[in-house]
Amino acid sequence: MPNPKPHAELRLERFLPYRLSVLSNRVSQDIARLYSARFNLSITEWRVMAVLGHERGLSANTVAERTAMDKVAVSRAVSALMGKKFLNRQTDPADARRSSLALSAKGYAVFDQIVPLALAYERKILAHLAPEAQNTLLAILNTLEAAELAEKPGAE
Amino acid sequence: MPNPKPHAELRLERFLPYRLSVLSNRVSQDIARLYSARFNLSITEWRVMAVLGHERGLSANTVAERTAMDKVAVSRAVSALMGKKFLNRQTDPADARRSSLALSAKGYAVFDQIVPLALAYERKILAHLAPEAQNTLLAILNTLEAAELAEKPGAE
DNA sequence: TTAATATAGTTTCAATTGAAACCAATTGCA
DNA sequence: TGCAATTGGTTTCAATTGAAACTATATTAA
Repeated sequence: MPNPKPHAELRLERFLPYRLSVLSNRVSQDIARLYSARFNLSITEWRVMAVLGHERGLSANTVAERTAMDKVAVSRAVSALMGKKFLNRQTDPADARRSSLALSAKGYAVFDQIVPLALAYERKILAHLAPEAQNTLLAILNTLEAAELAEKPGAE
Repeated sequence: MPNPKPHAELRLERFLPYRLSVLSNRVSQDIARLYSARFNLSITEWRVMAVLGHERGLSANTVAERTAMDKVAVSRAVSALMGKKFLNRQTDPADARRSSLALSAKGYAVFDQIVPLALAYERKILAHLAPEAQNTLLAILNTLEAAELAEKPGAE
Protein backbone atom coordinates (compact mmCIF):
# COMPACT_ATOMS: atom_id res chain seq x y z
CA MET A 1 0.00 0.00 0.00
CA PRO A 2 1.44 3.41 -0.92
CA ASN A 3 1.73 6.26 1.56
CA PRO A 4 -1.65 7.40 2.86
CA LYS A 5 -3.32 10.80 2.49
CA PRO A 6 -0.73 13.58 2.62
CA HIS A 7 -3.30 16.28 3.21
CA ALA A 8 -2.70 20.00 3.36
CA GLU A 9 -1.86 21.39 6.79
CA LEU A 10 -3.57 24.43 8.23
CA ARG A 11 -3.51 25.23 11.91
CA LEU A 12 -6.18 27.83 12.45
CA GLU A 13 -4.82 28.88 15.82
CA ARG A 14 -1.58 29.86 14.13
CA PHE A 15 -3.13 31.36 11.05
CA LEU A 16 -2.72 35.11 11.13
CA PRO A 17 -5.98 36.12 9.42
CA TYR A 18 -7.97 33.91 11.73
CA ARG A 19 -6.26 35.19 14.87
CA LEU A 20 -6.75 38.74 13.75
CA SER A 21 -10.43 38.13 13.24
CA VAL A 22 -10.97 36.51 16.62
CA LEU A 23 -9.08 39.25 18.42
CA SER A 24 -10.86 42.02 16.59
CA ASN A 25 -14.28 40.53 17.27
CA ARG A 26 -13.49 40.20 20.92
CA VAL A 27 -12.32 43.80 21.13
CA SER A 28 -15.33 45.14 19.24
CA GLN A 29 -17.71 43.26 21.47
CA ASP A 30 -15.95 44.44 24.61
CA ILE A 31 -16.17 48.02 23.47
CA ALA A 32 -19.76 47.72 22.39
CA ARG A 33 -20.51 46.62 25.93
CA LEU A 34 -19.30 49.99 27.13
CA TYR A 35 -22.04 51.87 25.36
CA SER A 36 -24.65 49.61 23.78
CA ALA A 37 -26.79 48.95 26.81
CA ARG A 38 -26.08 52.16 28.69
CA PHE A 39 -26.75 54.47 25.76
CA ASN A 40 -28.79 52.18 23.58
CA LEU A 41 -26.51 52.58 20.57
CA SER A 42 -25.61 50.07 17.90
CA ILE A 43 -22.02 49.72 16.74
CA THR A 44 -22.73 51.52 13.49
CA GLU A 45 -24.52 54.32 15.30
CA TRP A 46 -21.58 54.79 17.62
CA ARG A 47 -19.15 54.82 14.72
CA VAL A 48 -21.08 57.56 13.01
CA MET A 49 -21.10 59.56 16.22
CA ALA A 50 -17.40 58.97 16.64
CA VAL A 51 -16.50 60.55 13.30
CA LEU A 52 -18.92 63.40 13.69
CA GLY A 53 -17.69 64.09 17.18
CA HIS A 54 -14.30 64.64 15.70
CA GLU A 55 -15.27 66.49 12.56
CA ARG A 56 -18.48 68.50 12.20
CA GLY A 57 -20.45 69.04 9.04
CA LEU A 58 -19.53 65.93 7.10
CA SER A 59 -21.90 64.50 4.52
CA ALA A 60 -23.27 60.98 4.94
CA ASN A 61 -21.04 59.87 2.13
CA THR A 62 -17.92 61.22 3.77
CA VAL A 63 -18.91 59.54 6.99
CA ALA A 64 -19.12 56.28 5.07
CA GLU A 65 -15.61 56.74 3.71
CA ARG A 66 -14.20 57.69 7.09
CA THR A 67 -15.72 54.72 8.87
CA ALA A 68 -15.25 52.17 6.10
CA MET A 69 -18.95 51.42 6.40
CA ASP A 70 -21.22 51.25 3.39
CA LYS A 71 -23.63 54.03 2.63
CA VAL A 72 -26.75 52.01 3.37
CA ALA A 73 -25.52 51.33 6.89
CA VAL A 74 -24.65 54.97 7.37
CA SER A 75 -28.03 56.10 6.06
CA ARG A 76 -29.79 53.87 8.57
CA ALA A 77 -27.55 54.86 11.44
CA VAL A 78 -28.08 58.53 10.64
CA SER A 79 -31.83 58.21 10.62
CA ALA A 80 -31.73 56.30 13.90
CA LEU A 81 -29.54 58.99 15.43
CA MET A 82 -31.83 61.70 14.09
CA GLY A 83 -34.69 59.92 15.82
CA LYS A 84 -32.74 60.06 19.05
CA LYS A 85 -32.01 63.75 18.48
CA PHE A 86 -28.30 63.07 18.63
CA LEU A 87 -27.67 64.66 15.24
CA ASN A 88 -28.50 67.83 13.37
CA ARG A 89 -28.87 67.62 9.64
CA GLN A 90 -28.72 70.61 7.36
CA THR A 91 -29.16 70.52 3.61
CA ASP A 92 -26.18 71.88 1.74
CA PRO A 93 -27.33 75.14 0.11
CA ALA A 94 -24.90 74.60 -2.77
CA ASP A 95 -26.04 71.04 -3.52
CA ALA A 96 -29.46 69.96 -2.40
CA ARG A 97 -28.60 66.28 -2.65
CA ARG A 98 -26.14 66.38 0.16
CA SER A 99 -26.61 67.50 3.70
CA SER A 100 -24.15 68.21 6.41
CA LEU A 101 -24.30 66.32 9.67
CA ALA A 102 -23.18 67.26 13.14
CA LEU A 103 -23.70 66.07 16.68
CA SER A 104 -26.40 67.93 18.57
CA ALA A 105 -25.84 69.10 22.14
CA LYS A 106 -27.56 65.92 23.24
CA GLY A 107 -25.28 63.92 20.94
CA TYR A 108 -22.18 65.57 22.36
CA ALA A 109 -23.33 64.85 25.88
CA VAL A 110 -23.33 61.14 25.07
CA PHE A 111 -20.19 61.32 22.97
CA ASP A 112 -18.32 63.02 25.79
CA GLN A 113 -19.26 60.21 28.11
CA ILE A 114 -18.32 57.38 25.79
CA VAL A 115 -14.97 58.64 24.55
CA PRO A 116 -13.16 58.32 27.88
CA LEU A 117 -14.50 54.79 28.31
CA ALA A 118 -13.28 53.81 24.86
CA LEU A 119 -9.88 55.37 25.39
CA ALA A 120 -9.54 53.69 28.76
CA TYR A 121 -10.22 50.36 27.13
CA GLU A 122 -7.60 51.05 24.50
CA ARG A 123 -5.06 51.94 27.18
CA LYS A 124 -5.94 48.75 28.95
CA ILE A 125 -5.15 46.69 25.88
CA LEU A 126 -1.90 48.49 25.26
CA ALA A 127 -0.92 48.11 28.90
CA HIS A 128 -0.49 44.41 28.25
CA LEU A 129 2.33 45.21 25.87
CA ALA A 130 5.82 46.47 26.50
CA PRO A 131 6.43 49.98 25.16
CA GLU A 132 8.49 48.76 22.19
CA ALA A 133 5.82 46.23 21.37
CA GLN A 134 3.26 49.01 21.42
CA ASN A 135 5.29 51.05 18.98
CA THR A 136 5.90 48.08 16.75
CA LEU A 137 2.20 47.28 16.72
CA LEU A 138 1.28 50.78 15.63
CA ALA A 139 4.00 50.71 12.98
CA ILE A 140 2.70 47.36 11.72
CA LEU A 141 -0.80 48.74 11.43
CA ASN A 142 0.53 51.72 9.47
CA THR A 143 2.36 49.41 7.12
CA LEU A 144 -0.52 47.04 6.54
CA GLU A 145 -3.06 49.81 6.12
CA ALA A 146 -0.89 51.26 3.39
CA ALA A 147 -0.24 47.91 1.74
CA GLU A 148 -2.10 46.35 -1.15
CA LEU A 149 -3.02 43.08 0.46
CA ALA A 150 -5.15 41.50 -2.21
CA GLU A 151 -4.62 40.69 -5.85
CA LYS A 152 -6.40 43.14 -8.03
CA PRO A 153 -8.90 40.99 -9.94
CA GLY A 154 -8.40 42.37 -13.42
CA ALA A 155 -5.09 44.16 -12.93
CA GLU A 156 -2.26 43.34 -15.35
CA MET B 1 -17.97 84.71 26.96
CA PRO B 2 -16.34 81.70 28.68
CA ASN B 3 -14.28 79.12 26.78
CA PRO B 4 -16.32 77.23 24.21
CA LYS B 5 -17.10 73.51 24.03
CA PRO B 6 -14.12 71.48 25.28
CA HIS B 7 -15.38 68.24 23.78
CA ALA B 8 -13.82 64.85 24.12
CA GLU B 9 -11.21 63.94 21.49
CA LEU B 10 -11.28 60.66 19.62
CA ARG B 11 -9.43 60.13 16.39
CA LEU B 12 -10.83 56.97 14.89
CA GLU B 13 -7.92 56.52 12.50
CA ARG B 14 -5.60 56.29 15.48
CA PHE B 15 -7.90 54.26 17.67
CA LEU B 16 -6.54 50.75 17.99
CA PRO B 17 -9.83 48.82 18.18
CA TYR B 18 -11.11 50.57 15.11
CA ARG B 19 -7.94 49.99 13.11
CA LEU B 20 -7.92 46.36 14.12
CA SER B 21 -11.48 45.95 12.96
CA VAL B 22 -10.89 47.57 9.58
CA LEU B 23 -7.77 45.53 8.94
CA SER B 24 -9.36 42.29 9.99
CA ASN B 25 -12.40 42.87 7.82
CA ARG B 26 -10.24 43.62 4.85
CA VAL B 27 -8.18 40.48 5.37
CA SER B 28 -11.24 38.26 5.87
CA GLN B 29 -12.83 39.58 2.72
CA ASP B 30 -9.63 39.11 0.72
CA ILE B 31 -9.38 35.54 1.86
CA ALA B 32 -13.02 34.82 1.24
CA ARG B 33 -12.41 35.91 -2.32
CA LEU B 34 -9.97 33.07 -2.68
CA TYR B 35 -12.61 30.42 -2.16
CA SER B 36 -16.13 31.83 -2.03
CA ALA B 37 -16.82 32.10 -5.73
CA ARG B 38 -14.56 29.32 -6.90
CA PHE B 39 -15.80 26.73 -4.43
CA ASN B 40 -19.10 28.28 -3.49
CA LEU B 41 -18.35 28.30 0.21
CA SER B 42 -19.40 30.80 2.85
CA ILE B 43 -16.92 32.01 5.44
CA THR B 44 -18.49 29.88 8.16
CA GLU B 45 -18.49 26.83 5.93
CA TRP B 46 -14.83 27.31 5.17
CA ARG B 47 -14.01 27.72 8.84
CA VAL B 48 -15.72 24.48 9.70
CA MET B 49 -13.81 22.75 6.93
CA ALA B 50 -10.59 24.30 8.16
CA VAL B 51 -10.89 22.82 11.65
CA LEU B 52 -12.06 19.46 10.42
CA GLY B 53 -9.27 19.33 7.87
CA HIS B 54 -6.87 19.57 10.74
CA GLU B 55 -8.62 17.35 13.23
CA ARG B 56 -11.02 14.59 12.26
CA GLY B 57 -13.98 13.34 14.24
CA LEU B 58 -14.85 16.46 16.20
CA SER B 59 -18.40 17.07 17.36
CA ALA B 60 -20.30 20.12 16.16
CA ASN B 61 -19.92 21.60 19.60
CA THR B 62 -16.17 21.21 19.60
CA VAL B 63 -16.02 22.76 16.17
CA ALA B 64 -17.89 25.74 17.59
CA GLU B 65 -15.37 26.12 20.39
CA ARG B 66 -12.40 25.77 18.05
CA THR B 67 -13.70 28.35 15.60
CA ALA B 68 -15.17 30.76 18.12
CA MET B 69 -18.42 30.52 16.18
CA ASP B 70 -21.75 29.91 17.85
CA LYS B 71 -23.43 26.57 17.64
CA VAL B 72 -26.30 27.73 15.46
CA ALA B 73 -23.86 28.95 12.83
CA VAL B 74 -21.97 25.68 13.01
CA SER B 75 -25.14 23.66 12.73
CA ARG B 76 -26.13 25.49 9.59
CA ALA B 77 -22.67 25.29 8.07
CA VAL B 78 -22.54 21.57 8.78
CA SER B 79 -25.85 20.90 7.11
CA ALA B 80 -24.81 22.97 4.11
CA LEU B 81 -21.55 21.04 3.88
CA MET B 82 -23.41 17.76 4.22
CA GLY B 83 -25.57 18.84 1.32
CA LYS B 84 -22.43 19.40 -0.72
CA LYS B 85 -21.11 16.01 0.35
CA PHE B 86 -18.03 17.63 1.82
CA LEU B 87 -18.57 16.06 5.23
CA ASN B 88 -19.28 12.68 6.72
CA ARG B 89 -21.33 12.59 9.88
CA GLN B 90 -21.42 9.60 12.17
CA THR B 91 -23.50 9.35 15.31
CA ASP B 92 -21.42 8.69 18.39
CA PRO B 93 -22.28 5.14 19.51
CA ALA B 94 -21.62 6.08 23.13
CA ASP B 95 -23.85 9.15 23.08
CA ALA B 96 -26.57 9.40 20.49
CA ARG B 97 -26.90 13.17 20.91
CA ARG B 98 -23.52 13.89 19.49
CA SER B 99 -22.05 12.92 16.20
CA SER B 100 -18.56 13.03 14.91
CA LEU B 101 -17.71 15.00 11.81
CA ALA B 102 -14.98 14.60 9.26
CA LEU B 103 -14.16 15.82 5.78
CA SER B 104 -15.17 13.44 3.02
CA ALA B 105 -12.81 12.66 0.15
CA LYS B 106 -14.62 15.35 -1.79
CA GLY B 107 -14.19 17.72 1.12
CA TYR B 108 -10.48 17.01 1.33
CA ALA B 109 -10.11 17.64 -2.38
CA VAL B 110 -11.42 21.15 -1.88
CA PHE B 111 -9.59 21.68 1.39
CA ASP B 112 -6.32 20.69 -0.22
CA GLN B 113 -6.85 23.29 -2.89
CA ILE B 114 -7.77 26.12 -0.58
CA VAL B 115 -5.11 25.72 2.08
CA PRO B 116 -2.17 26.69 -0.15
CA LEU B 117 -4.06 29.75 -1.34
CA ALA B 118 -4.77 30.83 2.21
CA LEU B 119 -1.20 30.24 3.32
CA ALA B 120 0.12 32.14 0.33
CA TYR B 121 -2.05 35.07 1.28
CA GLU B 122 -0.76 34.96 4.83
CA ARG B 123 2.82 34.93 3.57
CA LYS B 124 1.99 37.89 1.40
CA ILE B 125 0.81 39.88 4.38
CA LEU B 126 3.82 38.97 6.44
CA ALA B 127 6.13 39.82 3.57
CA HIS B 128 5.24 43.46 4.11
CA LEU B 129 6.85 43.29 7.53
CA ALA B 130 10.47 43.05 8.54
CA PRO B 131 11.35 39.75 10.23
CA GLU B 132 11.52 41.30 13.72
CA ALA B 133 8.19 42.97 13.16
CA GLN B 134 6.75 39.61 12.17
CA ASN B 135 8.00 38.05 15.37
CA THR B 136 6.75 40.92 17.46
CA LEU B 137 3.35 40.70 15.83
CA LEU B 138 3.02 37.03 16.63
CA ALA B 139 4.19 37.65 20.19
CA ILE B 140 1.65 40.44 20.54
CA LEU B 141 -1.13 38.17 19.38
CA ASN B 142 -0.05 35.55 21.90
CA THR B 143 -0.09 38.11 24.67
CA LEU B 144 -3.47 39.59 23.81
CA GLU B 145 -5.10 36.22 23.28
CA ALA B 146 -4.01 35.24 26.74
CA ALA B 147 -5.06 38.54 28.30
CA GLU B 148 -8.32 39.37 30.01
CA LEU B 149 -9.30 42.35 27.92
CA ALA B 150 -12.71 43.11 29.31
CA GLU B 151 -14.04 43.81 32.75
CA LYS B 152 -15.83 40.84 34.10
CA PRO B 153 -19.38 42.09 34.62
CA GLY B 154 -20.14 40.64 38.00
CA ALA B 155 -16.63 39.75 39.17
CA GLU B 156 -15.55 41.07 42.58
C1' DT C 1 -36.90 3.39 38.80
C1' DT C 2 -38.27 8.06 37.93
C1' DA C 3 -38.46 12.87 38.02
C1' DA C 4 -35.46 17.04 37.50
C1' DT C 5 -31.56 18.87 35.20
C1' DA C 6 -28.15 19.24 31.71
C1' DT C 7 -26.27 18.73 27.09
C1' DA C 8 -25.97 18.23 21.72
C1' DG C 9 -27.93 19.88 18.07
C1' DT C 10 -31.91 21.95 15.28
C1' DT C 11 -35.68 25.02 14.25
C1' DT C 12 -38.16 29.25 14.52
C1' DC C 13 -38.72 34.03 14.52
C1' DA C 14 -37.33 38.56 14.45
C1' DA C 15 -33.58 41.79 13.71
C1' DT C 16 -29.49 43.08 10.86
C1' DT C 17 -27.36 43.33 6.69
C1' DG C 18 -26.09 44.13 1.67
C1' DA C 19 -27.13 44.31 -3.24
C1' DA C 20 -29.73 46.26 -6.35
C1' DA C 21 -33.31 49.33 -7.58
C1' DC C 22 -34.76 53.68 -6.93
C1' DC C 23 -35.50 58.99 -6.50
C1' DA C 24 -33.86 63.47 -6.79
C1' DA C 25 -30.44 66.82 -7.82
C1' DT C 26 -26.31 67.90 -10.43
C1' DT C 27 -22.93 67.79 -14.03
C1' DG C 28 -21.07 66.99 -18.64
C1' DC C 29 -21.41 67.56 -23.13
C1' DA C 30 -23.79 67.41 -27.95
C1' DT D 1 -30.48 74.60 -24.07
C1' DG D 2 -31.54 69.70 -23.04
C1' DC D 3 -30.59 64.97 -22.47
C1' DA D 4 -27.46 61.28 -20.83
C1' DA D 5 -24.55 60.05 -17.16
C1' DT D 6 -23.15 60.72 -12.33
C1' DT D 7 -23.71 61.40 -7.53
C1' DG D 8 -25.95 61.65 -2.69
C1' DG D 9 -28.95 59.32 -0.28
C1' DT D 10 -33.06 56.12 0.65
C1' DT D 11 -35.95 52.13 0.03
C1' DT D 12 -36.90 47.41 -1.05
C1' DC D 13 -36.13 42.68 -0.96
C1' DA D 14 -33.82 38.63 0.00
C1' DA D 15 -30.13 36.44 2.57
C1' DT D 16 -27.60 36.09 7.03
C1' DT D 17 -27.59 36.14 11.73
C1' DG D 18 -28.58 35.35 16.83
C1' DA D 19 -31.64 34.57 20.76
C1' DA D 20 -34.77 31.77 22.42
C1' DA D 21 -37.57 27.79 22.11
C1' DC D 22 -37.56 23.10 21.09
C1' DT D 23 -36.33 17.88 20.43
C1' DA D 24 -33.96 14.14 21.80
C1' DT D 25 -30.67 11.95 24.61
C1' DA D 26 -28.00 11.57 28.91
C1' DT D 27 -27.04 12.30 33.72
C1' DT D 28 -28.08 13.17 38.54
C1' DA D 29 -30.32 12.55 42.69
C1' DA D 30 -34.37 11.16 45.30
